[in-house]
Amino acid sequence: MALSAPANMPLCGGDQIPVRLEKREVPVHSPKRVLFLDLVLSLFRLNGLLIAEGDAMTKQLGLTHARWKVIGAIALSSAGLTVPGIARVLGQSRQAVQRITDVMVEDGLLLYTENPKHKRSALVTLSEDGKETYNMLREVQDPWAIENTEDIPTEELETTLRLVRRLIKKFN
Amino acid sequence: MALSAPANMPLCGGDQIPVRLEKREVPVHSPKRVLFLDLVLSLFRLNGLLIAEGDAMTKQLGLTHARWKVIGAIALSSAGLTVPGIARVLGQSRQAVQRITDVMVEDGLLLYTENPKHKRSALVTLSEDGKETYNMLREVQDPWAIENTEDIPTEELETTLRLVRRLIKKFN
DNA sequence: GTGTAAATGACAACATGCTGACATTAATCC
DNA sequence: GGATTAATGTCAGCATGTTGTCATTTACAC
Repeated sequence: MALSAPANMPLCGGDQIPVRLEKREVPVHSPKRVLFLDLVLSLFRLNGLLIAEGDAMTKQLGLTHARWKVIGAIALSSAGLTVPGIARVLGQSRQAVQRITDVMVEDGLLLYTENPKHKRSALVTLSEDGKETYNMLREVQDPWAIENTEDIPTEELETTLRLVRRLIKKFN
Repeated sequence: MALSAPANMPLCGGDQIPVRLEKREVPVHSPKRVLFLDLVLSLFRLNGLLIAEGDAMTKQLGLTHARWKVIGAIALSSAGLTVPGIARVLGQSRQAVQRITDVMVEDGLLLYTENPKHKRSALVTLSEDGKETYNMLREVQDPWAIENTEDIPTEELETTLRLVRRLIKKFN
């Protein structure tokens, strides 16, 4: 992706002249509306950066973000997932997930296993290769997660996760 | 997108049988690493839901998420943006933004205006049509932002925004 | 100034994601 | 049980996004 912007820069490009359709010095103490829209824009940006991080991290494993997202969703699920279930967890269309999982089954990373609760909709599980890949994924992902949170208080992470889930519930 | 999952469901599909590669009852009080990975997965999901929200909201305006993101980034910038600048704000590649802005200039929503600071890299600005579109966008976006934050304390929004920006800075 | 590195525009190839449509299966209501 | 509604698999068309590459311009170190 190759990004290199000043980081807390939701409102300026850093190298341009004023246009100013709206005044917005936002750091703190701005109305909730502005705060929220800023948050949304920042979330878009963080989303892109997280995908870039993951891709860089998993390049050596031959994974792409579409793939490690699926593997991660399956591995973190405690109950087994169908294709539409993965799509719901990832906030994507079931068709997009179906295409990825089809290829990953062909590649031997995933298996479609019988679903006792649904004749047509198979459970998507990790094959032996898939589990091995997941373990290698963990080997890079865990240190990354630890490293990037060591200076962040647990309470802030919890507050953020709670808010994010609250928003997810709203938009579901 | 058509999503309808139980909302705080990072770990189960809701309609499957156990697979359990890893135990993870997460609601609170889990190690930071797990908390963080949960947050990342939730952010992916929220990202998808926010895009779906925006698309539904702007359908009548003939906008797509690629377009309202660009319009939003330009409108919220206080200093004017170049194509690579928009890409940095949105966490995308400059090529993807270039393609969208080229089409939007053709469609009369944007203008490339001379950049005194850079001979080749034009500033992207809203045309009259673009400003009108942005105003219509605001008319649906503002009530949406207000409505979705009325039950959320400002402090939580600020904490979350601060954390998100902190992560952006890390991954930049 | 000069040379080197970085940023930018342009193009191509490819991966990913969405919507719409249709048929089939599952769930629900009566 | 039967009918209706919802969920799922499948396919097609299209929009979006990424990487790679190359030429040009800008920025920077010396």
